[in-house]
Amino acid sequence: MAGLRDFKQNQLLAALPHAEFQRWLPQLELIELPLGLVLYESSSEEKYVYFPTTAIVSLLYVMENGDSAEIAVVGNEGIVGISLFMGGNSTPSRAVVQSAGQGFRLKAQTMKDEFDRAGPVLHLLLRYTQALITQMVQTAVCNRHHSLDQQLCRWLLMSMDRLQGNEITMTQELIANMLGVRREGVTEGARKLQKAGLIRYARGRISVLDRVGLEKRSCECYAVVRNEYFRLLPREMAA
Amino acid sequence: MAGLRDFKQNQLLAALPHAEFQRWLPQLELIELPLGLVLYESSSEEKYVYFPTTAIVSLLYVMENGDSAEIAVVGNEGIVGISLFMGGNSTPSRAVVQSAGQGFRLKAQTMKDEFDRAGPVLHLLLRYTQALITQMVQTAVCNRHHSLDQQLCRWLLMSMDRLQGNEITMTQELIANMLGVRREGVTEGARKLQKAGLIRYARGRISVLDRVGLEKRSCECYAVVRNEYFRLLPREMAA
DNA sequence: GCGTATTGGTGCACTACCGAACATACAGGC
DNA sequence: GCCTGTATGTTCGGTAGTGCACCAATACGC
Repeated sequence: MAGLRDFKQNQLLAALPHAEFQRWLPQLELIELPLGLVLYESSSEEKYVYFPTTAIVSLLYVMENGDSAEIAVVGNEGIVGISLFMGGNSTPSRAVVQSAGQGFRLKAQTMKDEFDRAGPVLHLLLRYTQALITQMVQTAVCNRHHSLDQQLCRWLLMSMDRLQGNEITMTQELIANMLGVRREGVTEGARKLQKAGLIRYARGRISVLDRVGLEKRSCECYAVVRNEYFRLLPREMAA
Repeated sequence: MAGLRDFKQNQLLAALPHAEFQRWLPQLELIELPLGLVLYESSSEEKYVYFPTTAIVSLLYVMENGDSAEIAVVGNEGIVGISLFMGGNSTPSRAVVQSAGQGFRLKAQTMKDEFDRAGPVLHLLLRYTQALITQMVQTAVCNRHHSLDQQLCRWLLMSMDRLQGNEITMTQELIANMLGVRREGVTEGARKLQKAGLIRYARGRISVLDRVGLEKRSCECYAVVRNEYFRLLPREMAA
């Protein structure tokens, strides 16, 4: 059985007013989110919303030819499945667990009912959605203008923000899929970062040694997104 | 004085239930939207929301070094200023008139009050916002994976969907700014399209001769976005 | 402790796009 | 009809990233 501390690990759940939180509590199911689990598929109806606690979920668009691109990342600061309350019930993208962990889920209908009460929950969720939009926008900008090296730094930082500790379990191949680039490009970028003493990695395990150094090498996109999350959401992101 | 037909040119206004529409009517101001007018600036508070009728507005992100990238386009199918009801009151992007025309505006507070009634207007606006999100996501994907030529086709098609007639008044230089690429690249792409008989252009005036041909040369992004707008919004987009 | 699958490293030819410089051509004011 | 500014065309060297092929090193199952 999940304890109060577990729930509060997700910052949206933690920010719920007392009354709402009490009402949700019995409906929230703690679940395991193993690497690679697909929470929802492109254009198929979403049955649950998810509140990651220790897991990280990627929103990906998968093209007709199979190539993919990460659109945004959701960790313990957010919720997966905004289309349920936005009204579409689905999106043309896929949600995949990028870093294994846990989270809570809530039935779609329960979520909709809560949203339709039009209380503080509605405003909280919409402000989160605006932050998420900023992340998506910045992904677009970054894809247009910034180098693979810069994007790699941004990606590592965003993952770090959503994990405890300074270690990321992720192969270069998977990172390449997320960024929508060649694996060799990631290898090359990672090699440079290791040489510069910013990270250390081996066989799917990356340790960040110098966070500030990564921020310096990253493009402005990271900071822009981070600042918007701070501005729009009630608590700071776990850093 | 604006007549009923003018209001109904914007599809969100046209989709309002009778009661809402009557309430909004006296508050809606018809305004001219000349090319280049900045409706709101990055991170500054938005004072109005805008409902374009014949104008097209670009949402742009402008980088620290001055380079820019178009994030989305809003025409008579939509509304400019979603951050007002999403709760942030501003975004890190800029809204600029990309094609001159007219539109209506509504004071920020009026918009918020209407939204907070939590009636059908709220759901309409959120569904529109989800469609806009799809456009942003697809911009990110397109920036990552598709060629300049494909993006140019997509851009022309999206502009056409929001204009009456088959002529676009826009220099290659401006298109390049929107797409975040070099002017020469646009020249090259446009030359190919002209050679193929799909468009004709001269000094800031582009005529689309073969819409279907453009769709064939465009990437899947155009269709994905278009289908989502159809799915999520009450009326079809003016095509 | 051995073999096999996974992960990461490297080289190479190729392409799309960039940045800059410069050439042309048309439009509109006078 | 000339002049000037704006719009478009062309070239050239440079670079970042691709696709492919292959190798090297480590982890893990047996």
